[in-house]
Parts: sequence; C-alpha cells; structure tokens
Amino acid sequence: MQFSVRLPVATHILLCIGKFQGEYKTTSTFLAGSVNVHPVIIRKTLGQLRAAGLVEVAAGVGGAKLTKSPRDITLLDVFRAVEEEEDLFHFQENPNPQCPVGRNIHRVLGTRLEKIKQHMMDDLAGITLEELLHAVDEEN
Amino acid sequence: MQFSVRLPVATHILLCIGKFQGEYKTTSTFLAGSVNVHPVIIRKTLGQLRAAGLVEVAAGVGGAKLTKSPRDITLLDVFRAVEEEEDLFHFQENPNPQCPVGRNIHRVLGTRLEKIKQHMMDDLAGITLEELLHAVDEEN
DNA sequence: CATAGGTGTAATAATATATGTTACAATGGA
DNA sequence: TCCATTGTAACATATATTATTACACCTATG
Repeated sequence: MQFSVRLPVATHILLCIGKFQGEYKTTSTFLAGSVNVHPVIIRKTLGQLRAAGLVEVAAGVGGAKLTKSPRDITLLDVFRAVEEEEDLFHFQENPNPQCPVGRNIHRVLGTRLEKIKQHMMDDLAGITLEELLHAVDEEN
Repeated sequence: MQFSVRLPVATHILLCIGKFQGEYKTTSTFLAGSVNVHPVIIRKTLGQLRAAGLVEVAAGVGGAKLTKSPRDITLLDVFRAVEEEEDLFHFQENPNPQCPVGRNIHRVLGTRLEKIKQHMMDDLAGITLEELLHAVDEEN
C-alpha cells in the first residue's frame, strides 16, 4: 500500500513552475513533457493547486505561475491540495459491540494512528518548495 | 488515499487472541465475529502473522495463540507482517531526464519522503500490543 | 474579428488493488 | 471414522487510479 502519485506529480509541477517562471511558458503540455503524464492529468492537478490557492493559471493564453514565494509553500499545502482529508488507515466497519475488543478498537487504535498521521503532516509542513528548488539545483 | 484495513484488522485479531487466550478457542470464525469480516480474511491474515512469527495456529483443532508476550509485539511488527515493503508515495516513472527537475525529482523528493516513512515506522514501533490491551480494558 | 494555441471538464476506458465468497483438500483430536 | 477447523486457490465484486478522447470556452495576436 502506498499513496498515489499525486503528491509527487503536484510537487514536480510546482518545481517546474518555480524554476521556469519567466523563462518558459509552463503550459500543461510543457509540464506533461517533464513529468511524463498526459496533459489532462496536469490540468486536473493544476486545477487542484489553483483551488488551494497555490497557483494561478492563465485562461486562454496558457501557462501557470506561483501565487506565493516558494518559501511559503510547503509539502503539506501540496498534500492537502491533492489528497482527501481522511484517516491514515481504513477501519473495518461495524466491529462486534458485544466484544470488548470490537467495541473499543476504533477508539484505542484510532487515536494512536491519528497521532502518527499528525506527525506525518508536521513533517510535510517542514519541507518548503524553496528547499526543494535548491536541492534540484545541486544536480547531484 | 489511505492505507488498507489490514493493519487495523490484524491488530484487532492479535488483541482478541491476547485477551481471550485460555478463555476461548480463537478460531477464524470466532475472530471473524468480532472483527466483522469473512473468516477466510481472518485465515489469510493469520497466515501473514504466522509467517512473521507473531502467532501460532493449531492445524486441525483450530485456534491461535501469541508466540511472544504482548509487551514484545509492536504495531511495526504487525505493519510489516501485513504490508509490502515499499515507498510511502508512488513516483511517476520516467520523468524527463533533459529537464533539471525531471532528472532530480526522484532523488530530491524521494529521500525526504523516505525519512517521513521512517518516522512513521518509528512511531508504530513505539506502540505495543500490551499498551493496546490495557487501553481496551479501560472500556471508555 | 477570425484563428491558433491553450484551459476546464466530462465521459469513458484500462488497470490495479482491495475485499468478499465459494470450494475443497488436508489436519488432528474425539 | 467423523467433525470442526485450517490453508489455499479460484473467482467475483467493488473501488480507486491513471490514461485518453472529445469538445466548449477563453484570449492574445495577426
């Protein structure tokens, strides 16, 4: 089990926009060429990033740009833009309420797994687009 | 996107075995009744837990028991028993190597997401079956 | 003001993964 | 031998993901 390609793809898109801003017009076709996905996937993802207030897309003429400094965009922003707000783990519905384990499992496990998800969010919040742009430039 | 129900279900199974050991014979049908899944799912999961050395299952007669103290079983053990060893996030294959972002994204993002996964594993390793059994008994 | 290149979005398809179910040979105690 | 049970394969179903096609709409520009 792993998370979908959406966070990596969205991050890739933002890095390209940040890196090529002013230099190239970052259209969906241009971005699709770097990421290696269908341009429609790029447009859908850009739509999510736009809804989250991270980018502006030029209607008609085309191209996207960041609405804030890369310093102020974190992976948590990206994660929230492209992933549903939900529990980290899926719980089985309707465990047996007659069983002491069944009637407590969701509370007992759920609260602990919730904390783990919170740590993950905190970690994501600690990574900025700026840091990633610098790392990309190191070209190792 | 969320992880499958497997970790919660496997944990539920172990908690039942730990709680009812000696009291009831924890057959797949018995466990299925508490978890609310098909007995075959329980048997498959028990098979994974057995392969990981966490339980023993009595062939023929039926019933399962823990091979170690609940103090020595952590959620990381359970996670590893039922989930594939893989990256937290799925990466897009073949990003464009001509693009500075495309040829660096996997290294730059991958290493950082790898650390986040490691934190998750550390968190899971800090939760023991014993702690969960106590919490279940609190019946709140 | 027509056009070319671009976006937004719906519809559909293809694929993968997760979960549920049936079936049945094999096990081992009563 | 009989019976409850396990282990496992095969198949079915549901859901999520990703790819693709199609097309109406937008806007700078010749």
